Amino acid sequence: MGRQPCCDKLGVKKGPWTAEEDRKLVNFILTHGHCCWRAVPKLAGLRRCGKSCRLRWTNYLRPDLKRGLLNEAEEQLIIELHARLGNKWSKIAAKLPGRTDNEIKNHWNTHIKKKLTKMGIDPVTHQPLQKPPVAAATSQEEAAEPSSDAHENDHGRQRFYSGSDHRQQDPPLKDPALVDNSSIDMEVKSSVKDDLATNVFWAEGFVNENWPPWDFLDAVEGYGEFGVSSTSSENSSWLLDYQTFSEDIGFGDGFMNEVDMNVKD
DNA sequence: AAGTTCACCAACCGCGTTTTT
DNA sequence: GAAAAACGCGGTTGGTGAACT
Repeated sequence: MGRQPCCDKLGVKKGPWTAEEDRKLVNFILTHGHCCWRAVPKLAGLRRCGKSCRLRWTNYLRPDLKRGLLNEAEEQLIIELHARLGNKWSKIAAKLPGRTDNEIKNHWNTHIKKKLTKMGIDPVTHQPLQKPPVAAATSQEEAAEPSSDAHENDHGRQRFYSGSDHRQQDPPLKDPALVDNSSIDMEVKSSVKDDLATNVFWAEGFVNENWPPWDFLDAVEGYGEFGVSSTSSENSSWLLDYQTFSEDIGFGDGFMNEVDMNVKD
């Protein structure tokens, strides 16, 4: 005998999530955690399959998510990691606190790919693009070698690749999954720092005796290093997002006032 | 102003892996 | 150990708003 089915396919809702569904899912997970996703929709009173709930939570409702556009440092890190890991979006996302694999994948496909192509870099191989007509006549071995023309693009490349080509020239990494972030991380972390206030939002605004249901602060690697951000308007821009968000999912004004107090303190 | 195309992103689908019975 | 379902990941699609003609 195998497992029980996670949900009967009949009567399972699809398509965009409503604010009411979001509220139910958030309330349920805040109270109970997600022991197993198959049970979540039933217990939360949702007509969704567990898979859909998991996706909605991880990609949109999770408390440690950053919201808003990826900044330049994050973009650069994604490019570096993609050069090493390929389309391993979940592994790349693991190196970018608060970002989801889906978000990174979307950003890659809609922005970074084009950017690299425009710069004459193949977004798949991270090598300079070949010149089609003349280069096509050359052998594959030659094509694999960067041409002198291609090197003309290197000044642009170096901006993204820190001056070396990890795929072709560098010795294999000790552990590809454990990219040394020491240099690039500092910049990313500084940008992430302000968004850590979102954690405070959850940890202090949402917290109750059942929260956190799992040790999510530990799960968000390195977040504990940072304090609450300052009170500058720039740094509190996240608050506006969350204000809208909290209204969308029906948490109301009082809740956000409390968060605001926590940030200002 | 209306129609069309483009860009973005949330959500779905399918498949390989892991877990449970 | 085998079978079956859950889980997690990566690819793809479809809806929506913006930009363009």
